[in-house]
Amino acid sequence: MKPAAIETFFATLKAANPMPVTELEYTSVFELLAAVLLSAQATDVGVNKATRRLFPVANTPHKILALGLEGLESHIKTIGLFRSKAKHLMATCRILVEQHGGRVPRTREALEALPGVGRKTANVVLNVAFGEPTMAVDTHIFRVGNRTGLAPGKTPLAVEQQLLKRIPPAYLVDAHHWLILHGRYVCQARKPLCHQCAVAHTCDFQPKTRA
DNA sequence: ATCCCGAGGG
DNA sequence: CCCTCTGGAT
Repeated sequence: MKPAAIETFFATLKAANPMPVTELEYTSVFELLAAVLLSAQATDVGVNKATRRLFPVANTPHKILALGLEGLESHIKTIGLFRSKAKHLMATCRILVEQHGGRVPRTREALEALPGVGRKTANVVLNVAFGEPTMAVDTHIFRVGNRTGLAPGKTPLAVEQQLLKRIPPAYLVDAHHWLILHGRYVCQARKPLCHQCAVAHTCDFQPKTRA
């Protein structure tokens, strides 16, 4: 996709306004970090269901440490990969308390040093909470970037770098939001709804079922 | 490359 | 039954 098409691409996505908007629910930077950590290979709806149980009981590192591992697991059992996520979140809380004064660190290095926090999770926290110009490439954005030709790349990092090159820094949060929604509701992994896609005319992808 | 691992949709 | 979901650690 040519640079000139980028603005048209996002303007068109915005105007199309796809479907019910569900997002991760949080009321603090720590809740954001915890929710994103839990969201690996899980739906936003599923994560919210768990955090609605967990956060009223424990929404700080100290409170989660006080729950104990089994207590934490009991609150998030409905999410896939819950055992490893509970273990990681618990270990992360311990580090936040012992090394960061109970607060979420602001640097990529410190964030990625937390158990269960990789590049994607760090990018979300850096951008959404701290306003840094990062682009978190999740499964949706990786797929949409490659299918459309907006940001082709063999790895999430390559797609991330393409997007950072093409999207103005101030627009990154917005662009991330719209790429996610587009991937979730229109450019679906399994069965993309190309016939009702607002940006089909600027897309490289040709569905097998097309006429 | 493989494992983790529940819920929801097809 | 199958696949996918805002990945990360080993």
